[in-house]
Amino acid sequence: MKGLGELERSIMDILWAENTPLTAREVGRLIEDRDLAPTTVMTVLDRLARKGFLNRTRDGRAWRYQPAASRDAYVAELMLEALDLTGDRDAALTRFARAVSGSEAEILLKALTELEEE
Amino acid sequence: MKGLGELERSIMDILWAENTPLTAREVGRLIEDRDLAPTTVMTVLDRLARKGFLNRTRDGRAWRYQPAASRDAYVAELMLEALDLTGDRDAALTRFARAVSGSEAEILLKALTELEEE
DNA sequence: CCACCTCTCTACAGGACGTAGTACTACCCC
DNA sequence: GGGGTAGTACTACGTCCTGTAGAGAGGTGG
Repeated sequence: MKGLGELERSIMDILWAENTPLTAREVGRLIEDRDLAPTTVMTVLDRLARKGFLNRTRDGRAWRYQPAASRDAYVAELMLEALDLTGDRDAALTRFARAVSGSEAEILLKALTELEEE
Repeated sequence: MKGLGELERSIMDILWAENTPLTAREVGRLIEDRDLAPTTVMTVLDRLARKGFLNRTRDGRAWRYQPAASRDAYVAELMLEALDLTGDRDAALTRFARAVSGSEAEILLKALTELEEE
């Protein structure tokens, strides 16, 4: 899957935050801090769509972009991918479990026990 | 932290597999599949050390390289890093918990409950 | 002294990413 | 209907990372 660049991530963040598909112009307006040319935003949106991170649909002449997956799904996938790098998944998972902070450990625990109950 | 390239990862894999520090020459001998120049191996080892993935100590004129952290620690860190990308850690964790397969869920669960008991 | 090992330094090509210009088309307002 | 505007597609360029490796320097063993 591969990670995203910084600008790519900023743009994904914007699209993940909005829950409605945006046009390049709208995205550009939401990135105020950086003074980017409109074409820059379009190029990045295009690349993101090409990489499968975004879906786009026509809206008149413009495209509307929308994340192909939720940010959580993306993050979870990244985590699984990291996990795949190890030869010993169990050891890595154990290590991970020890590394998450207390409150997060509880979240995990809760999700896992709910899983079992189903 | 950032991910590793393919050759970098192969070399880390070799060093993670051995539990003794190796010289560039030794690493080179262990990568048989690719026909790499010795300097290539040295360059990559050097970069890995510079990035903090390897520690090196002198052995006569040669350096001996050894992983700075275990593979599990590396993987766990990558997972935490992925987790940091989200705004909603809980949602991502829940999602992750649901995504791991059954036996792995148990490993996680075990590690987490052991944590609580301590 | 010579061959050789190992090191350090430097280099270069290819790909990803940030950034943007150009050229073309469709549309709206006056 | 003509010009500004918005939007698209295509192309481009610099930079950084990575894979790959050569050149040169300085010991080391025979």
